[in-house]
Amino acid sequence: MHNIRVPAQTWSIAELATEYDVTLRTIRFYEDRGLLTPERRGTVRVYHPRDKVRLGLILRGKRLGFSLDEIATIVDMYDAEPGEEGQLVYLLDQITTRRADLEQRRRDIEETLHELDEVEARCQADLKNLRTQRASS
Amino acid sequence: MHNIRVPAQTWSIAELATEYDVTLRTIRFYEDRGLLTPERRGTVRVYHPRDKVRLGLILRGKRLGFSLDEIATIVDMYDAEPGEEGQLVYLLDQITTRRADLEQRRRDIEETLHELDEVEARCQADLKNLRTQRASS
DNA sequence: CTCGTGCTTGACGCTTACGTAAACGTAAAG
DNA sequence: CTTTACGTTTACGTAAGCGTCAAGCACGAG
Repeated sequence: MHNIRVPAQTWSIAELATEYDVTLRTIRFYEDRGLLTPERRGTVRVYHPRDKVRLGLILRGKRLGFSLDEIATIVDMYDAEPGEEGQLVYLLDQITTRRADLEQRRRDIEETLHELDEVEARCQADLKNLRTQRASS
Repeated sequence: MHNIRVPAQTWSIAELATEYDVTLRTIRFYEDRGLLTPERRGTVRVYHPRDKVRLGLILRGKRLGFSLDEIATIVDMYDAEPGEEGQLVYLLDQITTRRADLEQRRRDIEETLHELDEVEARCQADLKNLRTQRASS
């Protein structure tokens, strides 16, 4: 194994905010809610790769319309320690629930996309009508 | 054409609430926000098929995590009158925007589902380890 | 007439997810 | 030393999406 030296980069709160296009307030709020736990150097927050990944996951969860509470359970699944059997079984159950939820959403999206296609077709037709009528006047 | 007599059914607010599993308050709230416009017989609300369909669309929008404002623009697209050219062009633009949004969501969902698969696999493996260890003790 | 059932309109309350100051610390640059 | 940039906490404000009374009408059954 090569064991390449990764510099183990860190980020300031402002850097993360810029990169993900959120406000500092938002990032601190997520910390308040226990979703992020950056290192502290004195009073200053220092974000490690783990924190950055978590922020990414949180924001994706938001785009999907999950509440922060739901996001918390999801994100925590990602870096859960192996733990004991009860924990694992619970986790597997959560996964099943989440998956069902997401699949419902996917169906909703498919339906909506199809209906948008129809509405668009109708619009295009109406538009064409308008223009041919105008041309023949 | 057969021109089958459709009874043009109507519903009470409670019937709709039961069918879609929402509260009366919710339905009235949507009306307040201009999302529903039931007929009034005296003071009583009477819901026609159109209203019922709209409620269905609203709730699907909610499942998708859209705000009521966004849902309003979507739902209004469905029964928009042909209208004039400017309107149609605007509508087509809205459709494009909505579609982009939904496709982003779909990608987010796919990613999340895949990652859930991985987390699940890890869990299953951990569980297996635990059990074989226990068996060999 | 009275009761119960279902509907109505306010109006206040609550949670979520932040926005928006206010007031202060720290550290490098001019 | 002062300014500037960047960070901090505390705390009140707000918009969305309802929940939850309160108070009242309408109507059929008993």
